Amino acid sequence: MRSDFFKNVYDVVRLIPPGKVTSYGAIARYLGTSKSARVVGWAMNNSHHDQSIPAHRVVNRNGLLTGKHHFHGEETMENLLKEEGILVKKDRIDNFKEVFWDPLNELEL
DNA sequence: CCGTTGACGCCAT
DNA sequence: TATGGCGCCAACG
Repeated sequence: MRSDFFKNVYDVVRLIPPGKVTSYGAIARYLGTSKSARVVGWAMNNSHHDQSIPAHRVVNRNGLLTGKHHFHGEETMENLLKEEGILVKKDRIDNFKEVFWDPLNELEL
């Protein structure tokens, strides 16, 4: 098996459309393990080996860029998001509600 | 085998 | 609104 969970996480993240973001918790909930949001974060940490995974589009439930320090540079995540039209204000997504993409509402629709 | 840590989230105070 | 505690699960020493 080897963590189908991780595989599913990567799959969902890859489905996030440009200009949109989601949260670790939303992904966890979509996969049926709402209490394992931390594991989603761990999965992302191990996703560095795959360039096709837009990890910058995944933030915490407050729209805070908690994973910015794991990127190449301190501003990388922030810049990538801004490139897609997402407003970042002090490590936080200002228009979070507008750019939020919930797999529960978008994929199961 | 056990204790700690962590890109999280919910609840109580 | 801000803080702290707890649960959850995988990885590491």
